[in-house]
Amino acid sequence: MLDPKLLRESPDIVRAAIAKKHLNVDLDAVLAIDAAWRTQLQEVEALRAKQKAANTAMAALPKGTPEFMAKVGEMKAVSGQVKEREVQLKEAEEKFRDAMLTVPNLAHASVPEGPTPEQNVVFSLHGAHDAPRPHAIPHWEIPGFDKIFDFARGAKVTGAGFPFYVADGARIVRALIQFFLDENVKAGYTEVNPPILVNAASATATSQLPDKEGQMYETVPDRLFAIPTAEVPLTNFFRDEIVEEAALPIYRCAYTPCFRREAGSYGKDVRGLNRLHQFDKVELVKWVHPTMSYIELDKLREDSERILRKLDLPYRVLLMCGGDLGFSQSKKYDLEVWSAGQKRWLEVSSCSNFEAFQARRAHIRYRAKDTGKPELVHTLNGSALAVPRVLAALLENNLEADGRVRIPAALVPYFGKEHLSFA
RNA sequence: GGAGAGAUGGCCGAGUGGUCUAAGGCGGCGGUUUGCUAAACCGCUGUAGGGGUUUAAAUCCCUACCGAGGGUUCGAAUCCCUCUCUCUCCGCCA
Repeated sequence: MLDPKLLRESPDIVRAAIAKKHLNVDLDAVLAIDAAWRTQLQEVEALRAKQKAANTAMAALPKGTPEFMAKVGEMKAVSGQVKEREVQLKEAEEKFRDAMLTVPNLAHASVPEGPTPEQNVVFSLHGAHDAPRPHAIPHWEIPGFDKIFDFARGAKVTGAGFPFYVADGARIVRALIQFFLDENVKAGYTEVNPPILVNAASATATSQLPDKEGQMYETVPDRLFAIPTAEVPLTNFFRDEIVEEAALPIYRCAYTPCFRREAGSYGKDVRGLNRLHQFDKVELVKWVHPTMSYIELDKLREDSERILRKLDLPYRVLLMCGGDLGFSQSKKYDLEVWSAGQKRWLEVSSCSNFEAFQARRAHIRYRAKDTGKPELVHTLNGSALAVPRVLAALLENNLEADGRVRIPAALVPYFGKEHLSFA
């Protein structure tokens, strides 16, 4: 959520920032709702002040005296009025809150202009993605692929997009998860193993609710949600809390399975390992001092990149333009790995700075040392990394003439051998 | 799942309808005293929203918050209902 005071005092700044994101928001309507709410608030508060004053006076009177009874009669009318106006105020407040939730976060000055993904800037390019790879084919066409990534049986047991990983398929997933976790811990992140079901309050704080409800699996009858990313439980760890300034920055990482209904996806995007309903991912989350969040964003991106380089995978970094930024992000980099068989880039990480936008909604603050007052932290997150797409790129880029896949040196200690077989 | 007991400020803890503006203590911050430290003494102490003043901040005024949400009442930390969580015992269980 954006700072309501910023909107009140500098609506033009907000207007310009929304234009940069190419979103359509009726700010005048939001401002009108805000003004109406504040007027009602003042009226109700004046009534309540009157009630409190009368209450103090009555406490000093002997009960049952004529003066006392007169007061009771008088305040009965006020009481009814307060109740009526409080109901209206509550409605106005909800309207105001809902209106504020339609206002997106502001794009940072360093975000490139542009309405569509075509204006994303290639920030950097690593590795020889155009090197000739004669054996490269889409990973789902590799002979034996179905044996160790068994989509058919997964569909029978659960549904499309829930594969079984078997033998070397299971082993490579486990190796990647552990490699990612170890690398992140080495980079200073504290490992966390969070709940993978969360309640509605948590899903709301990180903006999955109310709008993206249809993207999550929901349990009955407890109304718990299967997490679409570890960002949800990780970020909510400090929800409604005040941390000490000296504790910042806080770095956390977590491996979890992630669950996404992916309603509306189709075509080549969903072939093979490209897009699954259940997949494994290691996520990074940072809580930082507001003055540091852009430096921390670059460090976060670098932490994810380092892992791709250790795996010897060609990749590129995109700096997302205003129009391709999410609703709640101020700045975002995507890491895309080259998939030699499909001859396309696959997104394996998305590193974002939310500034105070997410922290305001989740009430995550730090106590400023000099003033002693609570201030909102800045939150950031990024993947390091998403397993299936890294795996897809690995299978396609490292496929050898004998039909096996060469395991990158850094991963061999985790996988336990130098080649993956489809037998 | 069953039975019982609980939830009050950073922490402990008193408070069973009206100066609660929540006692008292601990902790923390500031001060006095003081070779230093400690002790003693004095003062201060949470969060959120709104208003007013201001270049701005501080100060000031109002309101809300005693696990959450409803209700009763002129008036609720206190009475009633629902829910959540914690603890003890029983049951079940990897």
